[in-house]
Amino acid sequence: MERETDKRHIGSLIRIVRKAAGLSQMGLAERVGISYQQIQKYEKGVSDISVSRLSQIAHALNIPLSRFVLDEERMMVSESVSPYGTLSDNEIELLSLFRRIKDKKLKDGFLIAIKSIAELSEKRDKKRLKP
Amino acid sequence: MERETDKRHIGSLIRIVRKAAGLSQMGLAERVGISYQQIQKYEKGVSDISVSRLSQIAHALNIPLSRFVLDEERMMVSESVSPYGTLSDNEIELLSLFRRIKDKKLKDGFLIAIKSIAELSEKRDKKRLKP
DNA sequence: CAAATAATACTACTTAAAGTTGTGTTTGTC
DNA sequence: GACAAACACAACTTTAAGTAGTATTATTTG
Repeated sequence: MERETDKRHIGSLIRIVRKAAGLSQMGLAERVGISYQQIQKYEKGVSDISVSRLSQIAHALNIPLSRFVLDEERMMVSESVSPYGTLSDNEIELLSLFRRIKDKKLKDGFLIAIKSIAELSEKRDKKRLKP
Repeated sequence: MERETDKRHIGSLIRIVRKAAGLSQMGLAERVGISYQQIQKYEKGVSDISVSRLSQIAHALNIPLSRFVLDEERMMVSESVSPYGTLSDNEIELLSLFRRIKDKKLKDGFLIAIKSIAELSEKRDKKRLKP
């Protein structure tokens, strides 16, 4: 049974969540209180992660510790439990960029803008279908 | 915040489950492949436990790894399990709008746009801090 | 109920790996 | 093309995981 918990999987999870939070390795490292090189080792799967450390990381990323473990356990089995399903690279980037904007008004304005664009592009798609 | 994941809690949990399984420290140690003194340290909360080790122990005790962690953070039900943290209303809307755009080029262009905006707004935030 | 033995506890030591520091590479901005 | 930020990789240092050895506390059982 080669199975056992794979550190590389947890590592890549850390990376994804970190990026989604719009944080650099250094940013996360600061919050946790260790060197960013160590974060790197976690993400690459070089270093083993202790539960307490993982807890600190989860804390710094504002997610429950169980997310790492649960995801680890089901490993591909029941995919996408959330209403949003799995996020693509595009969407992850979108989200992380959106989160970097601190100004509330700017955020709202942005939503209005994308709404218009979405509607417009939909209208165009329809036209193309039946001329 | 003195909180963080307490190793002593996980430790006592290990002990409870072990006893429930009718195993001695030595018995468990054998299954895991380490000395029983080390199991002792885990149970007493002396040593930190790595995620992979905890996974091995859970395996040896025939219980899911999540049992330790979930009990640890016993709180709200783990709703919305995606590796991206909890999404706010704003972000959900953003995502659903983004997904309505089918044109690949339009999507990419949009990302570029929001990137500029994010960077710009960050720069502005910095200026405001130290004029 | 003492002697044998299993099970757990505590201490001191060794060693593996967590964690750091330093430097190189890539990427993006002015 | 200079500059800075974010990341990658190596070599070195230090912490604590893991071991071994001994003492103490339950359980048997003859």
